[in-house]
Amino acid sequence: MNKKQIIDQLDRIALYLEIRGDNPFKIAAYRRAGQALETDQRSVAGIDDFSKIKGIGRATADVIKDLMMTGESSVLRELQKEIPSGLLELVKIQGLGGKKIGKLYQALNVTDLASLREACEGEQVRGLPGFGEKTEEKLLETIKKLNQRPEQLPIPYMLGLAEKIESALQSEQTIKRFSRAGSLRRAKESMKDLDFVIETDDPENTADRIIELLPVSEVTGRGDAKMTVVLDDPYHVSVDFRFAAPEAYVTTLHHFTGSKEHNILLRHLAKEHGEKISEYGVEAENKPVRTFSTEEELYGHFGLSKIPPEVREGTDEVEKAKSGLLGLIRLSDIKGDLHMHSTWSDGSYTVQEMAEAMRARGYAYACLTDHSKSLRVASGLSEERLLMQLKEVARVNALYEDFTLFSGVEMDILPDGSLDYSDDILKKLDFVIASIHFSFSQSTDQIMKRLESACRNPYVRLIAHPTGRLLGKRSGYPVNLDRLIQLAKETGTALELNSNRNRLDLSSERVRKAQEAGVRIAIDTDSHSKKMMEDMSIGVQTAVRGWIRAENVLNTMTVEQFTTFLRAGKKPF
DNA sequence: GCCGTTTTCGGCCCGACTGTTTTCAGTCG
Repeated sequence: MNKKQIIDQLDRIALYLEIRGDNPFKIAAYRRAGQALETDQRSVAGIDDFSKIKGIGRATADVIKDLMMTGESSVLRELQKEIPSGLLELVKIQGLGGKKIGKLYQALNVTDLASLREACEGEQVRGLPGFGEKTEEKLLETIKKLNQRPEQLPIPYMLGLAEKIESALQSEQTIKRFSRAGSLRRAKESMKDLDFVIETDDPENTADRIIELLPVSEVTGRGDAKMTVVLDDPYHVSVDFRFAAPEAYVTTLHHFTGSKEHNILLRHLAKEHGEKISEYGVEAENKPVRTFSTEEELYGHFGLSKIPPEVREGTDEVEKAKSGLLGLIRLSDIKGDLHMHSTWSDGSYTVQEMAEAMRARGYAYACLTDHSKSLRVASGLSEERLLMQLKEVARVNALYEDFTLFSGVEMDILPDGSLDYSDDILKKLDFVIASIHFSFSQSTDQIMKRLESACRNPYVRLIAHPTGRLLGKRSGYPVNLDRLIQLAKETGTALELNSNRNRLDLSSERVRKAQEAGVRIAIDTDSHSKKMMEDMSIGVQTAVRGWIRAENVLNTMTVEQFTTFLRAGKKPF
């Protein structure tokens, strides 16, 4: 069994124990053991004594060993004998946890979704202690809605919704400031719902206004401090709004950003200081609550440098922040964008318009990289048109003293591994990107042959969107990532983190691997319009999630450094 | 079940909200 499977089984054990009504701390111990395993960077095969990991003791170490060796565990087997496995899926239902599921099983012999539905329809549930008529109705409704929407929605979809919500919140007078929180602020690839923290003196009124401003189909929760609504959209997305008084804004934002596991790490740390941390501030016995005006201050209070939201996953970020997190990339480190298209191929704006928009963003340089001839659907450039475009790039470049437009191309790697232009053409360009746009269904061997041929070409400086995935739509072509990273390092070819919200390719996990191997990264937007340039921020956020340092990113170079880098030609990193 | 620079026993992260209750358990994040 691999690590992920083992962690899943530990969670299963915890859930069984919860349904059985076991000691909550024992249940938490199994979950913690799973988290400890996840945090450990090693693969399970590389760990010889699991009980040496903090959070894993003798008992859970034995379970892990059994699972790893035999794929089974006596603990799990015993629980399975006792408790029907169909009960496990019931936790997906909002409002049902282990204890209530246990009651339903014991009192009504509910064993799965179907029998729960029957019990609700037969009005048997309402008679149970702790349950009532309303609960029964809600359960039935939720069961019917189940499977109508995926559990997790991809970030491109949720970003779009968030932007609409933000423009509504911006117009609202009673809101002083607000921020994304939760998974979106941490830039997770997919998420269950959206979270916002709002500063207001008048939560009651603000909540009313939000309901008016947004297409709300249902208010599913409302109190003094928070409100949960379901949006009238195809996936019935749920949005949490948390209201904060001015002084508690930062601690509330921190709390609501999570992750839950990160918050637990911080509470432990506070406890070590003899303090208590919550969304309202930091508190010591007999002392007034301490609040903060920035997250830097909040982390500083515990002797940590600010931990960016993107890495607050409850792994080892607090340990790392004790010695500082210097060098993690920030949006302001980006000096240029190396991947964009114009009307010469499938872009929406002229070369000059794109250059001006890049310059207006404060970049020192950008690189024009239209498509190559084989990509007919995108009006790829013939050799003649590519050479003509060089003149246009020179003309536009001459317009600015404080901005450089480099010439380039996004060249297709053809199915047989050959490249779309000859070296004679490529050597006339400043920056050559290679990428795969068709024949995705080839075998890994064939795909890798294509990528290898591109890496080994002396003019190809970057592999764009290395896996070809589209979030929530397609998984891309079959890449052997370890091999690609090795090739990139060997040949001095950079790998892209394509910032387009639909791609985010490489992913944070993969880009992290590339950095660890010593491969250079470029964070590009692949813009086909001015609007798309804004996705640089989500690209950088993804990089932060992958712990990428600015020094390893090509487009953090100054224009002088980048020019020198280009002139020096390819050499191994 | 796990853990210990006071501890091998007795703790274990914090608060909002809901629906059930007459003061709180369960769930959620």
